Amino acid sequence: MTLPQSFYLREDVVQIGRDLLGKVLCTNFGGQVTTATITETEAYAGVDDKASHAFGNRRTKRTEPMFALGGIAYVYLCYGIHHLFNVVTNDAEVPHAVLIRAAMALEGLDAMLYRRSKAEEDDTLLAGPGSLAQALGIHTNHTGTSLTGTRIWIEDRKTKIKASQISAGPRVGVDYAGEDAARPYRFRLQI
DNA sequence: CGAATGATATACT
DNA sequence: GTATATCATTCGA
Repeated sequence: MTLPQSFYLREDVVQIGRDLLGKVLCTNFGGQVTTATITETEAYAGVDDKASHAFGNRRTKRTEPMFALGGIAYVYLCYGIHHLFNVVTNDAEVPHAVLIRAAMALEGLDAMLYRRSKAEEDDTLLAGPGSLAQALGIHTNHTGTSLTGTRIWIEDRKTKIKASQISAGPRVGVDYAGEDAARPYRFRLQI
């Protein structure tokens, strides 16, 4: 089943990040459906988090989707090359989000391989936020897309996750965020 | 290890 | 309006 909007409206963005592990991220663009099990996430706790674009209530045209009501996508082009896919959570005016960093391919493998210019599946297909978004066909013009609609959504397939399979750790690639970079907001699913 | 690459934020004229 | 620094990264040596 598709996760209801209420899933995204809970207050604890870190908990949502943890809950997203094992859920299935689905996209449907141009009739091509691709699905993948989420294996790595990072929480971005809004105004209190230097690593977030919305730190200090910095509100711009780009970050606007994060200030909207939870349950939509926030897609951002990083380093001019990579599309990063985030899930916006919490109430309106609260810029919390969860970055999806990695996943495991399920359906639509051919389309993912084509988008990534690969002949066969390998362990880099969905490794890293930029690669993941590219494989699923997510583009910056999908920012603001509802996650309860028909283009991008997340399903709960009742995959059982044991607590021992989840590991938390410091986030990566956000060294500029100073001490906030060390916060254990990164979650991985052990395979 | 280092270059690529472009939208965006910010500081100017 | 124009200029420039910066970036939640990846890929190829």
